[in-house]
Amino acid sequence: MTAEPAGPDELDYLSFVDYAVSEAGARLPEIDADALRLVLTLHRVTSAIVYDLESAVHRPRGLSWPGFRVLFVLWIAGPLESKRVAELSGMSRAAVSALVNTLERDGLVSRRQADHDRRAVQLSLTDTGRETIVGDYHAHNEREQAWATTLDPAERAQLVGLLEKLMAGAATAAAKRRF
Amino acid sequence: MTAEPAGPDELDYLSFVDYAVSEAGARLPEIDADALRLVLTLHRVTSAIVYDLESAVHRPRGLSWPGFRVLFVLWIAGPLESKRVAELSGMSRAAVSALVNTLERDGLVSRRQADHDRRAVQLSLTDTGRETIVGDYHAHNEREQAWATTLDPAERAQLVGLLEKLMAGAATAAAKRRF
DNA sequence: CCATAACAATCAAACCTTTGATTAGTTGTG
DNA sequence: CACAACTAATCAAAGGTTTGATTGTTATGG
Repeated sequence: MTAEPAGPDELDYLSFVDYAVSEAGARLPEIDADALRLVLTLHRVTSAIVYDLESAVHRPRGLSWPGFRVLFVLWIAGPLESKRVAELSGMSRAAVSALVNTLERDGLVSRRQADHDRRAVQLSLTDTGRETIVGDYHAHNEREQAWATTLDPAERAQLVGLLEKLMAGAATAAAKRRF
Repeated sequence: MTAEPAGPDELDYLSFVDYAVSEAGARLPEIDADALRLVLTLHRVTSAIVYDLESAVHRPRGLSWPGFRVLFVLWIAGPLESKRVAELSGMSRAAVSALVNTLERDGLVSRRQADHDRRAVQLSLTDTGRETIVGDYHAHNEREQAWATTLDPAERAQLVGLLEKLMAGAATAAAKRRF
């Protein structure tokens, strides 16, 4: 009464994947249903984790998810040109520029002209920015642990390995990448 | 000369993960570096795939990634109340409402009042919407295949299994979820 | 040495997202 | 039956994203 192939009325966010794979496969037999399942599952798991982290950790502390990513990159690889922040965080240069307006207004990041190239802008964390990202990242990591402990260490390593392989394949293939 | 632990100047989107894990682990020994690596890798791989699909497949055909997701849900589980679309696509009801303004303007989706509840709105694909999503999904799936073929069938199954386990753990744990 | 191409950042317009009100309709209970 | 509690959708304000144009600076080849 519950393990039946659910009809469209009993679906939820989780079971939608199975339903979509069987429906799409039945309607378009030429597609690769395994690839559909892989990408759909990957997207849903990642979205759930990001939603959890953003709403439970970052928003309550006054940061957006993109804001967190920029502060994290600056904290790890610190002071950097705007262009490098875009590369390392996976955002466009325009998005970094717009986002830094907010972070600068909030006193977390400062801009200054680079010495060697007057076109470039050097971004640094302010003292407040550094305190913010350290505290924020502690809370972030606790939540990451909560997610990660669902898997035992061997499974975690396996998952990371498979994801890295997937990513490496993309570099080889002609995937459209920002960098 | 290349496999050295890269300094901040030689980093790129891919190698940033290793650098971040070692830097964060060194600065904050109390954190769980494995969990950091897992979430960071998962997010970067997924973002790369979504960016590829959106920019190579959907935008050129006039759809945004969120627009694609809504059309896909309606195509698979078709006509649905707005609330159900939000649940199945993982968006907020407000986001669906705003997005459907665009999709309706473009003639892909139609709204009508539900019979059984005058508050509810029933969403359906128009004929154009159905043609659009079928053609679009064919192109989408070809790209999905290109990504998926990096892994052999056993690896793909393993990856999906690990992701499902991760997701199931979240339902159990107190992860903050939309649904 | 100077014109042209390349490049860094920002701007602009259009779109999507979030949270928190608001509006309208439904349901349950005394 | 009336009223309170709840629910569906939309609105509003603030923020973030994209692509493509613009502005200013640097590099290059004739």
